[in-house]
Amino acid sequence: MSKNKIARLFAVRRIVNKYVIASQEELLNKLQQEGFKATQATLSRDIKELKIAKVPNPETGYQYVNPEALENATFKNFDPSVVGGTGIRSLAYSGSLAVIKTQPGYASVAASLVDSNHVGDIIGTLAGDDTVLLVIREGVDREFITNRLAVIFPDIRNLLL
Amino acid sequence: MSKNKIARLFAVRRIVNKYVIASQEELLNKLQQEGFKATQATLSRDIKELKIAKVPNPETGYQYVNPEALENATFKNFDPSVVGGTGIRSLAYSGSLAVIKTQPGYASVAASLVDSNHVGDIIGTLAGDDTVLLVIREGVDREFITNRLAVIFPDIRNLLL
DNA sequence: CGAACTATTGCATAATTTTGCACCGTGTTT
DNA sequence: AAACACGGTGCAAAATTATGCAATAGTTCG
Repeated sequence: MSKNKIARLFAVRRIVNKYVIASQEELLNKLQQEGFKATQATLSRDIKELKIAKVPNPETGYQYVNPEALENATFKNFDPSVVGGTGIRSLAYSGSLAVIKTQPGYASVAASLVDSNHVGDIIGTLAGDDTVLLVIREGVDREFITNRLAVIFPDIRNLLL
Repeated sequence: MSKNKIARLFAVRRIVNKYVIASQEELLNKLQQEGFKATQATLSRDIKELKIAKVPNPETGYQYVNPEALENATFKNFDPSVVGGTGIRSLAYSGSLAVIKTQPGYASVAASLVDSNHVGDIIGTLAGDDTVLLVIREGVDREFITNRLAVIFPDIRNLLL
């Protein structure tokens, strides 16, 4: 396997994880911005090799996602407004971390909700009993993260510390 | 929603569950065998509505899968050449933190592996269910950390996001 | 080194999927 | 009853994705 290909495959995974990519053309653009040289045909093969799936996404039409993201996915159409309160008490940022405080016992629920929503720029979550730690990709705007979280927890903006 | 459509949507889900469907044409055939009357265009819309994903499948090329099926069997065991057998799924950095995602339940195993290897520049680890947070000493090079982790998880470099 | 293989990729094209538009059927309002 | 609103669908075209083939780069073996 050529060095070039290996590097490109990594980049594809990273980009798919970080951005909402709706088409191979779009992925191609991102790759070219990073200096990679390839064609859509090659990406089609890369995607097949990496087992990256194309899934419908209500907001953007479609989205490519890495296989390990799918394994955890609960694609159940979860509507928090139906469930009532989400147990969230506050949201605060520090550096590239966000901390969500919840009602006691609700942290893991909140964390898995975040996980299953595939926010690419949240690279990991850790839940205690009443606290969820979110690790955010460097350089990502907090406002953007808040917006994404607001999709999951509609009232979270009111709880921003 | 017309009665027809409802029945068809259920049938689509059932068929996708039961057979390995590689294209919408194929799905259309199955539906027609059951007496449904539709066109491929309609199926494209149904698939979008049902959030059925198109994923690469080593045997048949591609396969449509129901969203909740993704949680369970189908993808649990994907190509080890892409992923590897340590339960590790990805590694990402942000600031002085590293996040390792694992198969569900593997996080504490991974964390104790890291702990027992005494990487001095990893000043602490925290494990959830499928996420390990590594706190890294300030100023330490990520490449160095990755190298040390690669001793424990040989293929982790392939999983760097 | 050179021949023989193998892997990778672009190009062109085929195959597949998505979508704009028009139309139809059903239910609702005036 | 006529006019209207709306979801659902087919048709055809656009958009996107997959792939056969040939050229090139990289590897292995004698």
